[in-house]
Amino acid sequence: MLNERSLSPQQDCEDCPIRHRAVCARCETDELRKLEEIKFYRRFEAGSHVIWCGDRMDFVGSVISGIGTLTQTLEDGRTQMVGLLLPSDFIGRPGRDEAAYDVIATTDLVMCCFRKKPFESMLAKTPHIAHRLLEMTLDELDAARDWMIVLGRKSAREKIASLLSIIARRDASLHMRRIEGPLAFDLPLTREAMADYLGLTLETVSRQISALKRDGVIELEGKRHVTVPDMARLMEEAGDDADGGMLV
Amino acid sequence: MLNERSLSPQQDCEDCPIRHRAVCARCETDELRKLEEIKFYRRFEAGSHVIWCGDRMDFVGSVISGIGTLTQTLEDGRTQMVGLLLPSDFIGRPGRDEAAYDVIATTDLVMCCFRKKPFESMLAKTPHIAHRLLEMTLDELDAARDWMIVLGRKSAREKIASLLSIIARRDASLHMRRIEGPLAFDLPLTREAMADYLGLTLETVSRQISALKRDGVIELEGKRHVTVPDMARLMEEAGDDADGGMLV
DNA sequence: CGATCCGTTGAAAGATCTCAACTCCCGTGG
DNA sequence: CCACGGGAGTTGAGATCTTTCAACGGATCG
Repeated sequence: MLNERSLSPQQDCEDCPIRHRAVCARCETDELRKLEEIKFYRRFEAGSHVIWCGDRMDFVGSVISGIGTLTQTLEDGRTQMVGLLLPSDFIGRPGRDEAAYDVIATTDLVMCCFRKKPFESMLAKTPHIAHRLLEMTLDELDAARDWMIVLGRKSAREKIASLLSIIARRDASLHMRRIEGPLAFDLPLTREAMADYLGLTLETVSRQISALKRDGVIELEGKRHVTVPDMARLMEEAGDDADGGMLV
Repeated sequence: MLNERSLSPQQDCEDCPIRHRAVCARCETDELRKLEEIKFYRRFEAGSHVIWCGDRMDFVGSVISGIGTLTQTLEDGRTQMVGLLLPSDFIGRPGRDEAAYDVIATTDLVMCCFRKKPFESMLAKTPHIAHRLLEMTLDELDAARDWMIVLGRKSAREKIASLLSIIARRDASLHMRRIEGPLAFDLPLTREAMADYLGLTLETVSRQISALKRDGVIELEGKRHVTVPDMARLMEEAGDDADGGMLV
C-alpha cells in the first residue's frame, strides 16, 4: 500500500492507550510479551483504504488512534456504513481469509497489527484473548442490532439526533466528562459519511442538522464543531430517551 | 411461563438434528456427555414470548425446531426485528444477565437449554464450545451487517425480494435442493412480521408482494405458499445478484 | 485565479405511509 | 347449521417525507 508507513519505535504494550479495552485487555504480562513479539504498527492516511472488500486479509489488528469506517457497497454504487471503528476496536475475522467489507481511514489511523496465522495460534492457546474477542464481538453484535432500529424505523431527524447523541456520549466517555450540562465535540465524519451511516442522502443530513440548529437542539461553530446545550433534549429528539446502547 | 411445557424424554445428543451446526458442533463425545447432563428441553407455543426484553435471563440455549424472532421496540411502539432465529441458532449472551431484546416464538419452538451458570463454566473449560460460539457470533455479526444495507439503502421492492431470496435459499439448503430451477416454500412470517423485519409498513409489504406476483417474479398459492420460477431473477430484483450473505 | 471539496438551500418528483374500506378464512357459540 | 367476530391480507386515495436535480457559497490548494 502506498499511503502507509511503518512506525519505527515499537510502543510498550503496558503504556498503550488502548491497553484496557482492546483484544489484549485481559492478557497477563507474559501473554502481553508474546503479543509484543509478533505485533507491528501501521499508519494509514486519512481517506485511504485500510482493506478492500474481497481482498485477501493477511493481518488482523486493533485501532490505536484515529477513526475508520466499515462500508458495504451494492453493485450500482449505493453504499451503507455498517460500523464505525474507534480506538480499541478490532479489525479482521479469525478463520476468514477474505475481507467482507471495505475498511476506510476517516482520519489518520494508527493500528496495532498481527499477521493472521500467528494471531490465530495465539488465540487458540490463550483463553484470555479468546474470551475478550468473544466479548467484543458480542458487544459489536448488540451495537449492530441497536443500529438496525435506527435504520429501519427512525425518521431523518431522529437518525441525526441518534448519531449525534452517540458521538457526544462516546466523546464524553473518552474525556471522562459527565453527560449532564453542555457537551461540545467535533464531528469526525463528513455529511456524506453521516448519510452513509444513516441511510440518508447528504442533502437530507444537511437539512436536518440545520433544522436541529434552528430549533436550538444543537449549536454549530463552523461545519464540524457541535455544542449540545441539553443532552436530555437531544436524546428525546433521538426517539429513545432510555438509551440506544451503541458505542457508549 | 404458562404457555410452555417440559418435554419428557431427553433426546440423545448424537441423534440431535442440529448436532453439526449448533454451539455444541465441535464437541467430542465426552464433552457432549457433560452437556447432556445439564441440558433440558423447553417448548414454546407459537406467538408466545420466549424472553422479555429487560428480564433476567437465567438460561441460554439453541433452537432445535421452529422459528423465532429477535425484536426491539421504541417507546412509542415502533418495532424492528433484529434477527431471525432458526434451528441451530443460539440464544443468550454469556456474561450478561438481562435480555436486550424480546424473543418471540413465531411458530411452535423447541429449545435445548442450559442454565446460565453451568453453561458459563462449561464455556470456560471447553475451548471447543468457546470457539464455536465465537464463530457463530461472528457469523451473526456479518449477517446483521449485511442486513443493514437492506434496511438503509434498498427500496421496498428490493427489500421484499431480499427477504424472499433469503428464505428461499435457507429452505433450499435445509432440504438439500439446488437453487437452480423453480423453488417453492411457505412463508414463516406474517405480513406484519415481514414489515417489522424490513422496516416497512404491512401495507407496503402487501403491495410489493402483489407487484412481484403481477410481474411474474413469484407465484402465490394462498397467502403463504410461494413459488420462485427463476431464482436468478429474484436475486436480480433484490439488487445484489452477487449474494447478500445472510442466513445462507 | 481556477479547480475542487464540503456544505447549504430550493423546488419538484417520487416513494412510502396513513387512513380507510373491503375480502377471505376460520373458529365460536347460539 | 348459520351468524358473528376477529385476524390476516389486499387495495385505494391522499398526505407526508425523503430524494433528486440544480444552483450557489465558502474554504483550501496548487
